Order: sequence, then structure tokens, then C-alpha cells
Amino acid sequence: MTDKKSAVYAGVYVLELPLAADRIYDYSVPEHLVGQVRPGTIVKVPFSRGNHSRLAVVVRISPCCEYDKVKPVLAVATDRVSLDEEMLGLCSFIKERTFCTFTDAVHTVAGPVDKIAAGKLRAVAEYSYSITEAGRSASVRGSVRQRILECLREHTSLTKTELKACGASSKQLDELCNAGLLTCHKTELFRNSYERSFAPSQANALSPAQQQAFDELASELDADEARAALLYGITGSGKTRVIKALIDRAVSTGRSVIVLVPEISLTPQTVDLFCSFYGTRVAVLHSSLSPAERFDARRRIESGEVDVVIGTRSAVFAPLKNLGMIVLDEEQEHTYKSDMSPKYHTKDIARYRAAYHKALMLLSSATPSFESFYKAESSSYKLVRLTERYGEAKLPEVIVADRRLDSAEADMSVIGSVLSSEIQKNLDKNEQSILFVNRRGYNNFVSCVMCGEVISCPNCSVSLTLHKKKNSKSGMLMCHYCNHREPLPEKCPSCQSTHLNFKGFGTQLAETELAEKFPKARILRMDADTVSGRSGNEDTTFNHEQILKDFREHKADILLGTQMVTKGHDFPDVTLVGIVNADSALYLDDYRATERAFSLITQVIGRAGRASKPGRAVIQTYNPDNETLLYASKQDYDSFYGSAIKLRRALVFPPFCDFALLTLSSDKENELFAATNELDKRLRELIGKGGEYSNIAATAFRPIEAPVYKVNNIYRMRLVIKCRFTKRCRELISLLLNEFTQKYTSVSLSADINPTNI
DNA sequence: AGCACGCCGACT
DNA sequence: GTCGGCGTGCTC
Repeated sequence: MTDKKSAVYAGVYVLELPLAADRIYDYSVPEHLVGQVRPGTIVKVPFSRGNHSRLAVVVRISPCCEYDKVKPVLAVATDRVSLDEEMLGLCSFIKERTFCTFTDAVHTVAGPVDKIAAGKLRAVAEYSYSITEAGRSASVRGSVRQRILECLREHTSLTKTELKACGASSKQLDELCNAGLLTCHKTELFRNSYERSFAPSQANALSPAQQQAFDELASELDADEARAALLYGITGSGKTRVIKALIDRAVSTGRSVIVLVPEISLTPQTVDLFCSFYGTRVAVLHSSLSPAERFDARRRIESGEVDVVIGTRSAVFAPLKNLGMIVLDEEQEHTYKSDMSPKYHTKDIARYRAAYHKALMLLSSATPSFESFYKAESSSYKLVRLTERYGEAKLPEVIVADRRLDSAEADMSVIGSVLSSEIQKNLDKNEQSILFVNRRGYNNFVSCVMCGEVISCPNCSVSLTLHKKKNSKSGMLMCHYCNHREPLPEKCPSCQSTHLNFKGFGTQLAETELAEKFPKARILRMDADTVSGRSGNEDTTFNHEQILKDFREHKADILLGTQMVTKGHDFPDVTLVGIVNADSALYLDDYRATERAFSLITQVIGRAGRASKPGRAVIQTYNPDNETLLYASKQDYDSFYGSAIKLRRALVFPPFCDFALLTLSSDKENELFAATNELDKRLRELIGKGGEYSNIAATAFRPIEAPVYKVNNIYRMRLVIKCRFTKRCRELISLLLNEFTQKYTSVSLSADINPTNI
């Protein structure tokens, strides 16, 4: 019997370590820190030979430890925020699945921990003053001081800003407070650019179909365990109403909700709706908030004043307590997959959090991803359908315009004869039209007639796109990958011929042609060039909201643009939509291209005829018999899915398998090749006969160049592995990454599971 | 990634 | 002799 307390050990991740060294290290916890050192605590530990003090996150506490040379924890970093149990688990989850460092995972879930803790971002406070009993009748020296007291006798309380407007200075106010004549109150002020006037309840009752969908989903929400559901509803069926009703139900029982949207700037109406309905109880989170706004939004959420968070993918980490539901609106959108390390999928995070909180993960879409629909069909998700358009809105009439039937002259132009005449009809009736073009710029190929040379980017392996100023003959060649720009040369840089040929078209050429064909039409163009506002752009810049507002107010007849025009805006006066070049979406060498094309075409068609006026959709194509196009034009998701899923099953493609994409990149081409070959060899050795991982069913494809081989002078090679993303498979990839990063310094390797394009 | 250790060559 | 080049390998 000894009174010596049993030993305590802490397993920690040391922050800012390279991937190969990023694992759990054990430290002993000195007696005076026992109890203070808990999972989630940030501590200081001596690390490596120099025993330099480093920050580390505690992930486990245990009474024993295998290692016999443990060092002691130095201190608890009290000035740093600590992670709660849920976020800690989420960090391990992210590390394991995306192969990032623990530090990257912490930054992803908790934001820039050190910056917040270091006090670089501070809360803004508003000070308000009121008069004390002793002041009330007292008189003071100085006219300004007199005036301050007079003002406060009239108004019971005034803010510092208001008093300053009366000529008061901070010093004078401080003096009056010290003299006991005024009292000062501090109120924390939140920078919330999304605050809207509170405009609750247009309490529209749900339609019978919506009510039934609501009832089915409400029972999932109420279940005392984690659930997942897919709300599959055609465009205009009123999914948002059903979701809003579910949010109300969750909130009324004291649970909080996260609503995720693909892109904030493209869904201003959805954001407005929630902001005005939930007032100060909603917080908006997205990537273009200033650090101060983000900081304040976080504080509001942590303080518990917020129970609804709306935002883009990173908002899935919003530190809400007692989550009841996480909604992914337009769940098939690729923006839910992070394109930067860690390359997590929002759905996986949502599933994790829903499991932790016994909450509902609700996916919503008119064109669900095959993966989600398959899960819904095979009953791991609850499937709820909304099959009728709400109100009087009807599905538009779809016209597939066969460009092969156009006359030679019409064939030369971007807008063919059928689409032209439909636009004219709309102009005559003073109704609005939306045209979708998938590329920005003027022409995307400039080649030499004589020698065939295509002018390409000096830094990237892509052709340069011509951009022109409005009403100008001169042009700029731009690279859409690295932003390189150069003036359009008069002669071929290779053979000096003056015969240059312009091929392929984007939004600018479409705009020019429309202006020529319909000189009286008012045209608005919306693409990255007209909305970004980046200096040096050739066009006057507007932002999305201004363009959309102008269009909604009927300040233009035609809205022309890229993807941006296809998202959920509701324009009651739009009765015609046109897809200028459907073929470019249909024929991409990516197995998911058809899925995306279907979704895109369906969304564009859905823009027409939302109100009582019937709408038309014109799809220009040289392949009118294309199956995807035909299904999309009939808005027949079920048949499209049914036919495509058979193919996926036969080929063993997702959702029947997973793809792991390994990308090697380097500015030194020969080192890249050597590294690629070695990695390929090692991989085959591990999964081949007699290999350590021969038991996992994985197929490795031969190394290939990335679709765009060189970007910004960095060369990129790819290795694709077809597999099931099991724990064992994760171990394999992790092993490859660790070995590789330790060995190579001038070639980097990254892994991406189920990348958005392959 | 750092950072110590180590095993070589050039120097007061 | 000894100072310092940066290749190698480990970090509880």
C-alpha cells in the first residue's frame, strides 16, 4: 500500500509537424497538472533532441504507456482555446480519411486557433452612458460637459458615438464617469453584415404534398438516433418550404440547425429568406467573410444566441451545441467537396456530426448524386419525394434545337436559328430570357492557319482564351488557370504569318453576337469577368447581386452568363432559357460528366416559367439523340438514374467502388518522372501477389499525366487506384504518403479520395 | 520540418 | 589539431 498516486500519461499530437512525423506521442503528466490536462487541451511539451517547447493537442489520457523514455508535459497553454470532445473526434476522423496532418484538421474545424487566441482579433464593444442620481442636479465646468449632461437628461442613455456627435471627447466622458456623474455600460457589438430587418411569417401553409414530405421527414428528425434522408424534389416543388418547416420544428424543441448551400453569392434569395425569418438567431458563414466578421459570427454561435447557421461547406463545422439537423441543399454540387487540403467531403463531416448529436442529415436536390440516390434506394437513407411543381407553375416546354439543320450561315453563329427566333418572340412580348454559355471570354482557341500553331500559355499546358473589350478590336489573351495575360499578337509567334484563326466561343462572343442580332435588346452578362472586380479586368465590374437585382427589376431583356446564371434565382418574368452549347457539357472524359450534364441542363430548364406564365427551354446541340440530353429535357431523373446505375454496376464504378487519386507534382520534370515510377512500383509491390496489402481488392491504373499537365510551371502526374475505401485501404495510402514525403523533397504527393473529376 | 549527430576536407 | 561543409535519421 502506497499513497503514491497512479501515473498519468497524455497522448498528444504536436502541432506543425510534417506528415511523416504526425502521430500520437506519449508524455507523462506531472502531478500538479493532473486534472488540468484533458483530451482537447492545448499543452506545451518538450520535443525532439533539442527539447524545444512545442504546442500540442491532447487526444487521450491513460494510466500506462508502452514507451519507456517519456518526457513530461511542461504546461497547459491556458491562453489557447481547447477543443471539445466532438471536434477532437472530428479532427481524427478528418486526418484518417484525408491524410492531412492533425494540425491541418484542427485548423479546418476550429479556424486559425492561434490567431484568435493571440488576441489579434478582438470583439468590438459599444459604450453607452447614462446619468447617475448625483449628476442629475449637479452642474459642471465647461460648456461641452454641460452639454453632455443636458443631452443625457433628455435621453436616458446615449452611446459614445452619439455623444461624440455632440462634441464630447473620450477624455471628458471618462472624467464625468470618474466623478460619479455618469455610468458607462459596455455592450459587445457584432459585425454582422447579414443582419436583416426581422420579417417573420408569411406563414404559408404547406401544400398537401409538401405536408406529407414534412411529416415523413419530421419523424426522422424526432427519432432519438442519427438519421439520414434525401429530399428529392423537382425544381419548383417547394423543397425550401419543407426545409423551413423542419427547421422551425427543430428550433422549437431547442435544437439547432445548419443549412448548407453550394455558394452564398449565388443563393442570395435563400440567405435573405432565412436571415429575415430568424433575425438575430441566424449566422451566415462563408469563405469571403472578413476575419473580423468570421470571428464575431463564431462568438455569436458560441454564446448560444444563434440556433440557425447558414453557409457554405466550412459552415458544417459551426460550433453549435445540440444539433438537430444538418441540411445540404443541392447536395450533388461539387463545391461540397473541399478542393484544398484537407480534401474532405461535407457530407462525411455532416454524417459524423449527425451521429454525434443523434441528428438528421438531410440532403436535398432535384438531381441527386448517384451515390446519394443509390443509398436512398437501398434504404440506408430515407427517401422522400416531391414530384409536383408548387402552385400554378408548369414545367417548361423543351425544344431540342438540332444545329445540324441550321443553314451554313446560321451554323457559323453562336445563336442558331431556332434559339434566335425564340429570343425574338420574347423580345416582342417584352418577356425575359436567360442564356447559358459554359465558357467565359471571346474565343478559347487562337491558332495559325499556315502552320497550325495554337497560342498557348507559357506557364500552363492550355490554350489561351481571347478576351475583348466591348466595342473594341484589340484583345487580350488570358490563361484561365494561372491568370497569365498577353496582348493578342498580329503575327503567328511561330511562323510570322498574319492569318490567325479564332475557334471556340465564350460569353463575350455570345454577347457581341446577340448585340448584333438584337440591337434593341438590353443584355446583361454575368461571368467571372463581370463580377470579380479584380483590377485590370477589361470590363466595368458589377457584383452578382447588382446584376441579378437589375435583371429582376427588368432593367434588361437577356441575362447571359456562365454557371452563375443557372442557380436558384427566382425570376418570375423569365419565360425562355437557352443552353447555347449543350455538347460541351455532355462529352467530357470523366465518368461523372453525364451526371453533371443532366444536373446542369435540368437546373437551366428549371429557370423558365416559375410563375403562372408558361416557359420554354431551347437546348442547342449537334447530338440531339444523346441519351442524357433526352432524359434531361424530359426532366426524367428516374429513367436517367435507372439506366446509368446499371452501367456503373457493370463497370464497378462509384457508388460500387471508390477512387483514390494520387497526384505527384514538381517543377522539375525529370525528378517527377523518377518519383512517379518509383511510387508506381512500390504500390504494385504492396498490392501485388505476396505483397503486404495483397488482400485488399485494389486495382492500380498506369501512371498518367494530369488532364492539364502543367499549371503555373508545375508538372503533374497521376496514379489512380480503384478500391473500396476501407480502413486497410486507408492504411495503404497513408503508408505510401509517409514513405514518399520522407524520401522526396522536390516532388510533392497528395491523395484525394473520390475526386470531383478524374 | 527542424535539429543534432557524424564523417569528410581545408585551414590557422 | 579543429573548424565547418551538409548528408542522414529521429522526434514520446
